[in-house]
Amino acid sequence: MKLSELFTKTIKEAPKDEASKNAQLLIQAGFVHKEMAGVYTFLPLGLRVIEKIKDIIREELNKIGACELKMTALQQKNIWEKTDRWDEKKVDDWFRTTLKNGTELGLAFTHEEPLTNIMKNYISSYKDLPVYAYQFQTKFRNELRAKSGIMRGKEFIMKDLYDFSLNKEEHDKFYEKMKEVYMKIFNRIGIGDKTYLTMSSGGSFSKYSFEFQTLSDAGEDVILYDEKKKIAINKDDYSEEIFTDFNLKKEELNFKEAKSIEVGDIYTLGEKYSKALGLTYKDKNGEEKIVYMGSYGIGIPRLMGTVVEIFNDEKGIIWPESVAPFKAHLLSLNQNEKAEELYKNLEQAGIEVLYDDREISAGEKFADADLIGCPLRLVISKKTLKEDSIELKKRGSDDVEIIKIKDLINILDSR
RNA sequence: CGGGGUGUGGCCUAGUUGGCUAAGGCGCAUCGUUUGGGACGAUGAGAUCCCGGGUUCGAGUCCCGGCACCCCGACCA
Repeated sequence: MKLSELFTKTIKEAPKDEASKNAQLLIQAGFVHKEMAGVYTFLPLGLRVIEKIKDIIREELNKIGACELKMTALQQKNIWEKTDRWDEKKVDDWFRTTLKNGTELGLAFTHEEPLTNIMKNYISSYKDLPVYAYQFQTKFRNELRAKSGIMRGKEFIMKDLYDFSLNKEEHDKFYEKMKEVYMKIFNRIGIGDKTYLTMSSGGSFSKYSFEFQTLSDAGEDVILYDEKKKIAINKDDYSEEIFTDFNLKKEELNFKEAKSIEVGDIYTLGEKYSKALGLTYKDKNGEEKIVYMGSYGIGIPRLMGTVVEIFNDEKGIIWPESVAPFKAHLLSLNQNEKAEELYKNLEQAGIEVLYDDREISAGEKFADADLIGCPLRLVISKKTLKEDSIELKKRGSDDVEIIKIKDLINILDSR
């Protein structure tokens, strides 16, 4: 993409109505636009990051046999009444609306009920199970207070996966597998070493559940974690009982306490929704059984915000390559003819490059490249062209390499 | 939802006990100089001072009501 064609611009000063680092940097660099408190538009650069994150998740989920679908945000009241989650006293963060004829609708804050209801059409035999279905969908949550920039919005994209299993055993196996898949995802996104599988209370359906917590001062949670053993407990749920229940020896653990961001969670739902909505199957003996469920969530913008919180410096964002909007940022210092040619060659070679072809000063180009934060910076100038070369610098490092243009594509491919 | 704070061109800010045509920086436009770390000079465009009401000869400034945004807390399938 050429910067001259990108309509967004960077701004020098952080907007005054944002206190969190992630929103400040993302707005300054032109990745997001704030519509209102807790509601953000993803601009072209931001959308690219969102899509990168989604692709990683999609790849890992497809590998374990999950199927992607996309449900609706508009929800009928009657489905939610069946599980007693329509009542505002039970779930107070509904956004509601009405049809012209007065019918009440809700804007989904989660999708257990409608998906369970859909599955009634397709699950009737043990042969139909298990089913693993997921989507990337907008959730609406009427939070009393938005905070933490893009990390806790009133409207946000969530990856939510649901497992429909024969029984608890089959669900448990999948649940364990998902723990690994989630860690794989967080590793690929670059935050794995700071992310802990964290024990917490199970919400309404089971005694315990697990969260994935990423260490960061920007977090809203506090966890106790053992760095070496990679074991963590949410401070809110810390109890003597938890040690017994998980068969842990307290004296063998070396806990530190730190703030953290909940980047994912996995829940056992059991039969709660399937029972309420009548999702059953016939087993081998023709007996009717209730489907056993679990749900697995990752907030995509929150994950993006977490990456920004962790990877930045005084100059801007430092994207891990896996989620960077572009692999390389090409700056032309008054050498647009050569730069254009190089840009085309890089694109043809399948290298994602953001090309700064604007007629502005070198300083501004450098500053923008640092702020936007692509992993590799390529500079082409009179100086480098004298040696048929280009300058290559990694964002976040001070080392500069001079590379022959003819070798560039091979070198970029190998990094 | 409780407490605290803020609201002035696209962005960041100044604006005194109420007083003249609302000021500066960034950004934008034009011209010239500059050209590897947000360059410089000149000229110019751009503002229902959050909204509504009130007090006053006169309101960005004071009073009342509302809205939005930020922070702390509570809340967070």
